[in-house]
Amino acid sequence: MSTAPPSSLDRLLRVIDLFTPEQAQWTADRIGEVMGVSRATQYRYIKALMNAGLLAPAGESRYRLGPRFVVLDRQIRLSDPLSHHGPPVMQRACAELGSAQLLCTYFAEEVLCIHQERVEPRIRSSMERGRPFPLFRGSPSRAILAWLPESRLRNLMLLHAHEIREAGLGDNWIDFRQKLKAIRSQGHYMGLGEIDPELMGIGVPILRPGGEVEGSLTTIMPLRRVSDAELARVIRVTRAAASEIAELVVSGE
Amino acid sequence: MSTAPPSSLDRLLRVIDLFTPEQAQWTADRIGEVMGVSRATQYRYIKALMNAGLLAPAGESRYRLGPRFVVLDRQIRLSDPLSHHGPPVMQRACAELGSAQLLCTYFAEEVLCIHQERVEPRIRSSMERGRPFPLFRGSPSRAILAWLPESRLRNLMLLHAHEIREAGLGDNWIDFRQKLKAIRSQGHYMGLGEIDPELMGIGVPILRPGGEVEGSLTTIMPLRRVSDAELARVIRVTRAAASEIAELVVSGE
DNA sequence: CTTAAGGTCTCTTAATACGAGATTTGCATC
DNA sequence: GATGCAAATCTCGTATTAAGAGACCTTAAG
Repeated sequence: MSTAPPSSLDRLLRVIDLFTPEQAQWTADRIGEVMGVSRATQYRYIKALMNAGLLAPAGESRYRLGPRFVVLDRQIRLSDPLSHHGPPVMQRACAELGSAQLLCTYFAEEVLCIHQERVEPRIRSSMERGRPFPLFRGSPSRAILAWLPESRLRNLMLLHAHEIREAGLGDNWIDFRQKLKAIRSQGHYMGLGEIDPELMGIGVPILRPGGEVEGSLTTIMPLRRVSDAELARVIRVTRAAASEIAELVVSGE
Repeated sequence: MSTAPPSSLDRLLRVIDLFTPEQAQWTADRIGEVMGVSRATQYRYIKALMNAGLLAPAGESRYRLGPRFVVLDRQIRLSDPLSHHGPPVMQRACAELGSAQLLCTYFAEEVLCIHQERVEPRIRSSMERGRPFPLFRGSPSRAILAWLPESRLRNLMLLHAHEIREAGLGDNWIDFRQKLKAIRSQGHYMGLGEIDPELMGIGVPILRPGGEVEGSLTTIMPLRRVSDAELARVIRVTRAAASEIAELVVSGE
């Protein structure tokens, strides 16, 4: 199975990849250099991306990501059922629990935070909307993983055996499946310090009537001893919120 | 001056335009149909955009905007100096004034809301980050417009004479320039119900040392009679916040 | 005026994006 | 497990066009 050479379309879009938090601005020449295209082409790409609003001039003949990303993130916020129905429910749940919550989705092989409610200063800006999570670590991800259909899981095992192993989710397919099944029969996943060493999370899936995972809802608390009764309460409230969100999503279709 | 025909790069990126709040999901065939390309090509485009994370499957063989927009909006939030330094300053200013504020930029011929502080339920979700504003209406826009360099303004007059007229900003270049000059010498712009009929806004520019506009900061209040003293206070605090943001932005470079 | 750098344009050619249609994949249903 | 269906991918020849080379504007600085 040989990989096809990147087309001009792919190359164009790969320009976007250059823009990272560490390197948020690029000159035209650097773009052309790194992409390995001629001056004429580098400007063709830049112009096309600017027309689409994906790139914007940043002064001093530099370029940065364009306003379209900001606008379309809002559009997604408005039209995506989860982003739309989640926050109000989470707001109530967080008020009841006195803690923070994360709403996440599984989106093209990665788990993404969609909304964070009740920002404590400590957590703020680390787990905001738009932050990607490792697929195999942390309550938000595992609460999704464990409910994915078998076919998807098999693919993941084939492609990411190493990461699955590193994350302690099993050395082989049987093992992996078994571990996820255990989570599934619990109905939730509790992770201790998996992402932030000072935090713990209780994640539950958001399920459609057919059993399909839409995403996960995770309650986050400072890592400490928690009484069984308190834990049970957190789980109960989180589950209730998740199924309320699921209902809203389904009924709003 | 004839316009060049759209290249395949342009066509590819124009697929993104199809996705609007009203029509947030598209089937592959509809995309091909509307774009006027063959089945093979429609899937080529879709695949390229999915690889880049700009499109994602939405179930039932439909597609929607991809996670990349969410991720990159966050990246912009983290790396754009205004988005980064604005919020903390605004938080303090809003606490002092007991009202809401908007932070906006001028970005490729449009004014965009970058951050909203102190969400009152009434305002919420109407003026969030990512919402574009009309260029010639409303305090946020005018507080930017009035400080743009003459060359830019002349271009705007040439391209948007009609909208400028409709917005009451003058029938001709002399008039337009004069009106903006009046705003500029005030140092702020007060708009009454220009965007939302129940709200008023006091907008001030965020200026770099050289006098270049970075954006605007607008304090928003319910539309009502306001005493001169109170108004003066709002203007003072808003201005102070704007120049504090400007300083932070400049010093952080 | 000259120089330099950012950005655009022209032209030719080699590369490749395109369409038509066959083929495979995924997923229900029997 | 076989069957049927639609979604998605692949194959291939050709016409289109994207790419490169280098000239040419444009703006700002010396």
